[in-house]
Amino acid sequence: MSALNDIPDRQIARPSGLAEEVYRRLRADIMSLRLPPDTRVSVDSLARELGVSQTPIREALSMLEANGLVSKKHFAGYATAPRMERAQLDALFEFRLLIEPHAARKAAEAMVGSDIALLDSGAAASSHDAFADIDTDFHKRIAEGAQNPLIADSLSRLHIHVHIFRSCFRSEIAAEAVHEHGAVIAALQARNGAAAEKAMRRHIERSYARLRDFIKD
Amino acid sequence: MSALNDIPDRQIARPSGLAEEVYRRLRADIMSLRLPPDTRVSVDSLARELGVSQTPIREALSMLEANGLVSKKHFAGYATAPRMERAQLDALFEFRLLIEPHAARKAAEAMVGSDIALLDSGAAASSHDAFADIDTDFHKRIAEGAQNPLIADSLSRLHIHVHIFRSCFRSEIAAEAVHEHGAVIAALQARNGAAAEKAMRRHIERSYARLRDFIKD
DNA sequence: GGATCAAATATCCTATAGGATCGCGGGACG
DNA sequence: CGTCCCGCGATCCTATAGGATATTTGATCC
Repeated sequence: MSALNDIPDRQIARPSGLAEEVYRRLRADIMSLRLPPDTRVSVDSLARELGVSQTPIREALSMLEANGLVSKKHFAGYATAPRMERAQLDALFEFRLLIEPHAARKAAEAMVGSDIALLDSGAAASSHDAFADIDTDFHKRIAEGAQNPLIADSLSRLHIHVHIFRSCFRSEIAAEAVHEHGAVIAALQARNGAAAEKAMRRHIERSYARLRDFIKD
Repeated sequence: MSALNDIPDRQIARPSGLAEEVYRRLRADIMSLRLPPDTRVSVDSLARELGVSQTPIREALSMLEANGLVSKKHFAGYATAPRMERAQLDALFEFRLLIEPHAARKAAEAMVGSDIALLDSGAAASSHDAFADIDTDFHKRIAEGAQNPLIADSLSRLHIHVHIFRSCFRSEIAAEAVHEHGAVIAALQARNGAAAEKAMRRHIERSYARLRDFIKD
């Protein structure tokens, strides 16, 4: 563990700097489409709007850039990443299919019962937005349940793009997705790794097919 | 395609800003161990050393932080990430084994012959450092040959950690690794996806075993 | 020699300012 | 009417400065 990042149990957690708060704000705005895809992001406007200087804005945007959520062009400034097109959607789901079924298998073996109990299939979601947030949480928890930070991190990075893509289309809650989530949860509860992997693969494949329909080639 | 990032054939590429140049410098220093793992990185010292103001330093460090190469603690500043320990090495190779064999299979189907011809097994490397650079290039090219930017990007992110880890130990050139690279290349040349996947899996597993020996539990 | 404390120094973080660049609108010209 | 040019305002990018915080150093005491 790095000497800079240790927060053992009894130490007092440090407050965040402004840059980190700006990062969180912008990330949330991107996810919720308050900052839509392919939109100019002005450093000066943001500084005025958030009531801070340009410095933390630029730092936050630098981090968002490294995460692929915004892009930067020298002397022209920043813009949010555009909505995924077909090739990117294909690439993303290829990637998910490599990782998430494996993560579900690992989670079936490693997750503690209290964490499994926190999984929510989204059955009680009252709106598309609520379902999208539950879906994000569902996949995040299982990725974390795989006990591999790289898996959790890489899925987190890409899931935000799924979230944004889906939000652009304001689809109805996918009753199928709720059903598929349920199958994954049942396999996890049964500690059946093979079944969890299979259920997650099926869910990802079906999710891919549903999202693909939004893009007309 | 985002309006900000288009560089169609006849447009003039933009120069980089200072922040990007600082990012490249620091990244190279981290990779070469000129900036060792778990080392404080002072914004003011760097600004003096590189002859620029603090602003591009902070922006570059923000990007490096988002990439996991440095960490930041509020009011205490930045430090390079520590050398991987056993759990992180395990996580990293689990991840590689999910991705790289698949990438090799894809590359066997998709890579053009001229790119395959550029693959270098490292047989002619004259030193450990030269071999490490060739190894990085080898894996990078195959990941790119898989034609999925997410795969290429995620492997690029993690490979730098392998590179740093290996550099810490200054091991001899692994003649075995050269041989394994050769098997991967042969399968790619033969356009045999299954063989490429198998050869890459074998290489990653053996590489893992070799690196694991450096960490005494 | 080790522990403690206070002062000095270095560094972190952010705000502000200024020069460079870009984009837009209006006017001139053919 | 369409095109070109120029000026102006907005924005980008970086340097600088100053207050806040952390680290180091030196003195004192046991």
